[in-house]
Amino acid sequence: MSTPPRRIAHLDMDAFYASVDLLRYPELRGRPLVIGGSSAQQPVLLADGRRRFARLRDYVGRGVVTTATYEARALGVSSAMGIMMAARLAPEAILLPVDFPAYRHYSRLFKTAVAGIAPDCEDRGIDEIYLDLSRLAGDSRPLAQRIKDAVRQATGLSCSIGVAPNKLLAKIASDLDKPDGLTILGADDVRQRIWPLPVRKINGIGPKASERLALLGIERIGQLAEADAGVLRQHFGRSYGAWLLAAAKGIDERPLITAAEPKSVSRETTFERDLHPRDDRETLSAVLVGLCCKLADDLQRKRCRGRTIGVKLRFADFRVVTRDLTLALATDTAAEILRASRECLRRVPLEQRLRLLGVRVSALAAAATADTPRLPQQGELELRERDRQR
DNA sequence: TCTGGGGTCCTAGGACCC
DNA sequence: TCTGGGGTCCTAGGACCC
Repeated sequence: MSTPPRRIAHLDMDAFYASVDLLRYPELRGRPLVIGGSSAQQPVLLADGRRRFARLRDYVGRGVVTTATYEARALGVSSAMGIMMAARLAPEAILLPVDFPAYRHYSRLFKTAVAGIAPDCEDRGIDEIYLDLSRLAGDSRPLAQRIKDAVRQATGLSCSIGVAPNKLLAKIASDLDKPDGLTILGADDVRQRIWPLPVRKINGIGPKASERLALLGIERIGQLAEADAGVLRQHFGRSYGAWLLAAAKGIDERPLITAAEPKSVSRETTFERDLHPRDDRETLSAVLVGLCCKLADDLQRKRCRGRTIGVKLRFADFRVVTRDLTLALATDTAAEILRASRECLRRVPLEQRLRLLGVRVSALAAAATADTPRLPQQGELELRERDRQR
């Protein structure tokens, strides 16, 4: 008996944060709307019952655009863009601050609705999932439509779905017809539908890799698929070079990861103005304590502890430095995280002004088992045994 | 265009072990 | 005195993703 061909769906909520906010403020529908900015203003309720919203042009600060509605995107605004920059493109656009509790609520709603139809699910963050439809009955299109309908029913929100033989193609497919899209892609469609796209559309090719590919004259996925394996290996290393070629050909055997434990927890903050390591020492110290307390809270809530504590600094010129320290025993207390963080900071030469400070805890283990010091690994033991016998 | 915050994975060198 | 061949852990940095 042969295994049936894989049928993987990628579901992506359309302009998720902005769409959730539009449920609460329907009067903003159809207008350019941007979500983001930590110091963005909440809407003000006026005496006549209407609301006054902040405009992009009034924003001052270091925030970036988290989500923009399609109306705002039409004006050139895109996510990760500085809000000050976005304000130049769309000064009259409405600006709302992020509201994570609301997004998490709608995230749970849509994921629960989808699980009722397709339970094999890989979580890819707050607004994205992969689904394995291989073992479900019915053709892909009506099945995907049922999932879209269920999401809308549960949340009032639209999503885009791509169905393909693997995760890589499903991800590209879900983006082909956004918003409210439904795209079915077979292996035969790669040449026609995928190859004309820019390499950047491949999940895993970012700004750096696409820039270096462009230097080799490779801008489209089709060009990458026909590139010389040796040349790619030479420029990108053995592993990434081989992966680039396979990805361009639409080859991807990765399974869905349906259960995963967190590997690290972190907290970081960008200051409203750059801080001087000595002149602003007290402010910095207070920020560090605050980050460690939040981190300890996060760990305790997740019921886990970590052995490796690290700090992250971003200087005024955007240079990033990290230092970390591994403890003998895992911890979840603010005092120990703080002590280790301070030790890490002592190893950083502090000459420039600081833009960001962060603290991370990794090498996590469930709190129940975290008391046990690290034991030699399987391979290590076998190796020692073998050596003793020699 | 003065560029957030939360993550994952990969690479690479040195220490250390057998 | 010089010769090895793994293996893991730790640390630092970087690319990428949502």
